[in-house]
Amino acid sequence: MARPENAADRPHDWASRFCSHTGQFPSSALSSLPPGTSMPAVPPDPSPDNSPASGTPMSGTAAGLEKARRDKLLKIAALGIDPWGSRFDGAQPIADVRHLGEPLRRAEGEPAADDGPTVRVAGRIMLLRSAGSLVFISLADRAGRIQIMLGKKQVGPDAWKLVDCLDLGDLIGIDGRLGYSKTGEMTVFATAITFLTKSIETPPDKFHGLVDAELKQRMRYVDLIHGEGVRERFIARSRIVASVRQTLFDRGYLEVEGPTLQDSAGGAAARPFKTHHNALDMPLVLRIALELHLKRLLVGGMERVFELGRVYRNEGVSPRHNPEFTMLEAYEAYGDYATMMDLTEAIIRDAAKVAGTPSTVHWMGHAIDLAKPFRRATYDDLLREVVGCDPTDPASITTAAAALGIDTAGRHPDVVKSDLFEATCEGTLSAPTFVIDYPAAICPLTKRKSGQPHLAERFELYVAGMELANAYTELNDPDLQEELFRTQLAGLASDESMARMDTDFIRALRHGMPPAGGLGIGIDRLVMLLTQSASIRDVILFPIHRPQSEG
RNA sequence: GCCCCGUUAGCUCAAUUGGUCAGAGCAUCUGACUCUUAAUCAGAGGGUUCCUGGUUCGAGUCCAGGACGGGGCACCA
Repeated sequence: MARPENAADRPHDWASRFCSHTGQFPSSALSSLPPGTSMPAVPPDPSPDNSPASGTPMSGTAAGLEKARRDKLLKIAALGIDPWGSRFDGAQPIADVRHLGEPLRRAEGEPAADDGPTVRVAGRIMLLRSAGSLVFISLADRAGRIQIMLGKKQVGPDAWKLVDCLDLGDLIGIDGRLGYSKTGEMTVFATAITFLTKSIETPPDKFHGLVDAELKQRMRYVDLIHGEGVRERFIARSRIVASVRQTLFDRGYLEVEGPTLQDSAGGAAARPFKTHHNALDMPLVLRIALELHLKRLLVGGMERVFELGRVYRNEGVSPRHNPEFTMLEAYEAYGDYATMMDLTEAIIRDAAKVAGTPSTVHWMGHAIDLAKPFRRATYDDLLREVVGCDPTDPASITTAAAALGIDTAGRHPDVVKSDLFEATCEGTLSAPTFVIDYPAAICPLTKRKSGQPHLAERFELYVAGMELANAYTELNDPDLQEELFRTQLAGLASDESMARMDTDFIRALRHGMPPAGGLGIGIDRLVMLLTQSASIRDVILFPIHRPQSEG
């Protein structure tokens, strides 16, 4: 959609009401914008409601802060400039401009140099220092910051009226010569300024930014502007997600999208969110896992598929849990869980590279070496090592569990064993560790180990005591799968079990699902690790919150 | 759902045992300044101390209930 060439095409906007096409002073030779119509020789008196005198009783209140900015907005409009700006072509990324300026570097004490190449930049005013008829601005765009110098003589009296109306947080475009100030700071010496958008809200403390975790999350837009490393963290997240996709594409995987609205939430043990479809008048639940539909696609001949998307679990929030989170699941025909261990390591290593993660990550009090091959240890070996019990003897497990106050009465021995493992072993798994060969009874979707039907070919990857990935050799025997769906484990409530009958899934298996490895990775937790973030809410742009109370 | 902790100006933070304690910096406004760097200097204004009650001569401070957040537990293979 092209920008309107004539202000008359935009009868309702600010510029058309003030007889100018652009907000730029002066009409720079560099400008890619059409030349403006004649500017009023003397702009109308720029103060509809003249600036308050010293001591006006609201100059520091929230309303007073806003009024000061709105007064400047009206002054800008009175200058014939649209305070909400318009298309601005040809701005160079500030990071590129800085690169351009490096060879011109001058030491502090040398005379200022303002004769470098001509550049055009656009961004937000982060700092603004006025020294009378000279203003220094720190301008930030998506990937960098650079100092701008605006001089009254250099830009001319008309543009200077606009400079008087600038506030922290405003968006402007600058044309100028690249050079260095007297103190050796790389600087764009402005020859023209284009006003792009007024900011009506007061920015946070310019040194500390937002500190309050609640404000940072509710007003992420402010946190992204002012928070130290915040934008970089979410850029890293974007790159990690792209890298995960690329690693899978490189191995011949197809990305697919399964249904998020389902009539039964399968594939994991979690309570779903419930909703309702009006036209069909049917209850629906939001998905809690991607698994069962991706396996249907294995049956359909999509031999390597993955989905990277949101799942929803109606459970508590914690520094490691958000009710909606991003999950990767990948399935590879003719592979098994060992195949998926190799894939998991590749995904994490590739992602660490693009995220700029150091090879040794210091996170949550652990020093984690991501470069060396991840340890592989069996579930039973870890129990023997950490607890000192005999994992093959139910009596020994029960005794050890009871000693820790774990409820054992009437519960399946494998469920007790699972509780014991969580209570004792998980926290010890600091270095990346594939825990392999789980008790079969707690793995209703997993193939049993050949000749050892009490063990399931499953692994979970733990890093810093936190579960990061979960994978199995997929169960493809439809009769056994149906039986496991029917079996309710003793001691588990129905909504705590993942054994939920799905007859269509059984029918799919009856058509023949290839032997396969399947993998799930919690993307948010992976981003936490790779960006060394302590809370999942630091890597989710808009984590869940209760509504903000009124007044 | 349970336990502990927190909430003071737009933002970041002070305020002794309940007693001139409503304070600072940034931001805002006025003035000075053509090389500043969280600019500086001079001046001014800005408060429902989260809310509702209670105790007290007196509450930001103590008590009860509520709201929101942080941490832990439960939940979550």
